[in-house]
Amino acid sequence: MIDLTPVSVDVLALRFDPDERAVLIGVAPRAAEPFLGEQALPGVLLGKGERLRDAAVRAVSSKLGLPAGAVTATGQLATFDEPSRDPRGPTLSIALWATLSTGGGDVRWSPLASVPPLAFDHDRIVAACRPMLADKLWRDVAFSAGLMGREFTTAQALDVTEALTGDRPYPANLGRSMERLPGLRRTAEHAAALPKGGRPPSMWRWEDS
Amino acid sequence: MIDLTPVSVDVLALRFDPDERAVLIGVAPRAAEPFLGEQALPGVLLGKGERLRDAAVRAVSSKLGLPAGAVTATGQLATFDEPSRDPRGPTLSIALWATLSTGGGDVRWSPLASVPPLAFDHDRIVAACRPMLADKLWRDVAFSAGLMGREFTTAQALDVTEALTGDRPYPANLGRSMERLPGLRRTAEHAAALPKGGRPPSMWRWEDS
DNA sequence: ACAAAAGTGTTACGAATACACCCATGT
DNA sequence: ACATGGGTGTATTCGTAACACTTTTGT
Repeated sequence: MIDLTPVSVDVLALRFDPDERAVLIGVAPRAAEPFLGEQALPGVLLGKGERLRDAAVRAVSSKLGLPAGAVTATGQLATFDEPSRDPRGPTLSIALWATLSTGGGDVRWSPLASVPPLAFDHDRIVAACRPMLADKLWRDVAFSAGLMGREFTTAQALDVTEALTGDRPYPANLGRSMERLPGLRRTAEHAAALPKGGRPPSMWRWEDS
Repeated sequence: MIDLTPVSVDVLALRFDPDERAVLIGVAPRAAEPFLGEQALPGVLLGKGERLRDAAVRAVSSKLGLPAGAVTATGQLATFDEPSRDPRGPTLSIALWATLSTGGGDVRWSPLASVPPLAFDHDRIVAACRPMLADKLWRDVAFSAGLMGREFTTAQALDVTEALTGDRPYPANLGRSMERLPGLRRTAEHAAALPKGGRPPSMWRWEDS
């Protein structure tokens, strides 16, 4: 019988903050050795028979202190298998994304653009997964809907796109991209204008289904 | 201490057969219960500290009877976590692709278009991974080079594309696509014409680097 | 000569991008 | 009125697909 490799599920827990106009990733200081006190992605050991999504939710609630219901969607990113990534011994890390609806919790919410140094190989994981996340926006419906919430404005969509891809599209072009997304509809109402004035952006809503 | 989930690495072992003009996937009958005697993807339990690539090579050599050197490249596809996928109990399956240079072995080489019924949820794994493989062709250099070999003809590239994507591109257009691939060069020589006659196709070679 | 199959050049189409201009709001 | 910023319409660009025509082989 071969010794089994422990599997940890490490979560890129993402949230869009409309006030800060930024996409934030949730990290928390480690409560145990190794790397005690250092910031890390929320992660748990995968239990026997546990689904990856359930483990991701468990990581978010136990490590970030958020209710399970705050997780709006999850999905796979990649698996990291460097044997030396954990000083306690070889551990597989399966990286998932999770989108969250609420802030708060015992969490440091860090803008994606400026993630602090993290424990283990989590810096490397974030760096490797960033382009995958940018690729999912406005392509993976579950990810986009989970991140934006049920209803949002064009202005917010612009902010999120800029946060994930690095540059800000023309509002007109982004609107046309979103119109091609299945399940997303431009509503009749308009949002209130931004503090600085300007034309109020139109609103978008995911069809309930 | 939580019970650990065993991790198996299941391999989509691919080979291009220029004579059959088909992309073949290697499957072998299971040597033990459960599903004794039924065809299955080559897979092994991941050892402690073992890299995914090494486990994939081990699966190919132990289950398909091919030398380790026959594996030209490997890569990740996706992870399957249904707890009931193995009747012995919950097991995680990480699916990898591997490209092979040689045939033979104790293997049933099955055309990708007509894979026989497989043990476990391997049918589902193959179905889910097929589009990912098609997507990698002429985009993922390691995959394309591993599958085609160091040197190949336009005619073979057409055959492989048809096998993976389902339709045959115009030779001219495929040539232009390949010219855009980094590391791939059209050589001066020409191959011998095909049995039925016709203009001999030009040859392509990956730059050694 | 004819058939078969690859290659060349060109055209057509569509998605993504860019931008000039219009509209709605706050100050 | 003016500044701010989203929306509309349109032009441009680029990658892909399509196809007529040419080239090179076998029979």
